[in-house]
Amino acid sequence: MTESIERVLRKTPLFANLTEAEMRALASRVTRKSLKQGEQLFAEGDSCAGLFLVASGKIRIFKLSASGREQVLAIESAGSSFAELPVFDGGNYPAAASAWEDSEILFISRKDFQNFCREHPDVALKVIAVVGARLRRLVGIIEELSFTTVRQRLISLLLQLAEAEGTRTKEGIQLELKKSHQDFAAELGTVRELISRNLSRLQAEGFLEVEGRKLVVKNLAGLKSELAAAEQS
Amino acid sequence: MTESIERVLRKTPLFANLTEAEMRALASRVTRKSLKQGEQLFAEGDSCAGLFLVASGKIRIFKLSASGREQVLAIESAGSSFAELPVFDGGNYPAAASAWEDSEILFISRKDFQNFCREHPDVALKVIAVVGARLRRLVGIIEELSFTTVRQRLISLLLQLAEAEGTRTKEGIQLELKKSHQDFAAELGTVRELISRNLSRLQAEGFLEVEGRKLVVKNLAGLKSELAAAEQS
DNA sequence: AAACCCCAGTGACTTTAGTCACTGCTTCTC
DNA sequence: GAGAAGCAGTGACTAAAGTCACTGGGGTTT
Repeated sequence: MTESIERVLRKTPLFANLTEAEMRALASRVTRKSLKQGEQLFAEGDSCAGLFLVASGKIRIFKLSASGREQVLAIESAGSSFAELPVFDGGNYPAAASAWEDSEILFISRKDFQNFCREHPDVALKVIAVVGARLRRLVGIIEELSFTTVRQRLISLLLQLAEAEGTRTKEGIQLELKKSHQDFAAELGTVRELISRNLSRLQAEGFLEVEGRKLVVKNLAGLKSELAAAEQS
Repeated sequence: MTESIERVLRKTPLFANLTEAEMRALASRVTRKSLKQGEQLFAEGDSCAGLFLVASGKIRIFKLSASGREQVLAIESAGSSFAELPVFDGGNYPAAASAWEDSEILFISRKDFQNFCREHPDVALKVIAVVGARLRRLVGIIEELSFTTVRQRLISLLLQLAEAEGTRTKEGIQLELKKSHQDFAAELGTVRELISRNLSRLQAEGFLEVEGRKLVVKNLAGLKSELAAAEQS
């Protein structure tokens, strides 16, 4: 059990290069927790208890609007940490977190983590790197929300998925949507219906073949050039 | 001259509590630069030369779209630092920076700043705090872009301005817009025309009195309740 | 099998955002 | 003082986003 915790720590950039002894010391302070898909870990505004690491599965960080709409800020998978920030600045969580898949996570209390940082100043530099990456991603989201349409965002999400988990067949790149339209909408900052309609439209235009959650990208190059064309206008 | 540099350093959270000697050492490594309003400091994608501090004036950090639209990410004023991140992670600037007003800035090269951090580990903690605050602001921008309308964002900008620099008269809170509609549009992530129209509409609805760049908020409570009402829907 | 829930699709519509083109007002410059 | 440049206002329009209401298909539950 403890060995497995150490393996997770080693996969996590924040703690990747600690000595065996340090690792063991840290591992003894870590709590383990499992989450079922959809289960909420904390809500926006909750006061910060500590730092989380993802051992397996995926955790979704998101904002919830008063009217019930969601905007995903990040999806952290195994080896990622999250909620580093409130640990340092003492503020509340700026967004909510819930399990995107069944997940296992590790928890380090604020106090323990702060003490650890004090003894290991180079961890602070790692935190900066991690937070920096996060910041760049947020800037990317802002750019997308401000400059692009839902259609473009959907296309670029599909391209990502095709890249990451598509299987090449003779009809095109096949992939399975593992989530509901609702979930994709939250990722792109829009509503269910627009996902549905835009998928239909992309199919009508011959870029895709959609059947339920199975999806075949028939014209990858075409989709890419749709994005490129949009940049001009 | 050098004394003035030290005064700026002391106003900057990153370096606020250094000793006299440390301050002098750092000051000797700092370069000073003036910018006229509108002058560009660096562009998105430029490779990162170092860290900047604002001595006076205001610096605008923004994204530029392919079609020429701008989205402001932050406006940093005296005492703020910016571009800390690329200094650490070695990446390029994720956004562009230009002077929002005539400004004086200080510059510390990447190398000097890194060395300085190595000698003063507590500065790294300060960096985390500063970056954390920035991250929270970005999350706020995402929230606004994703959940609110231009009208709401404009109202909330006006309320901020009224709070910060409005003068109370018997007709309402008077304030002067120091920037063009274009500039406000960039702050809210929209276009010139929508600023113009929304201001007209707010005037027609009796919330404001607009005359050129002079503006009187006649119904502050009304504006506030417009925002609150929007949260419901 | 009936009742229920969740998800997807869609027609019809409203609202918001954005575009284009033009006017007119200042202010600056030569 | 004639032009040029920048800013603001607006009409007319298109397009994108979002809302509402309803249908129907699987599942699961009891």
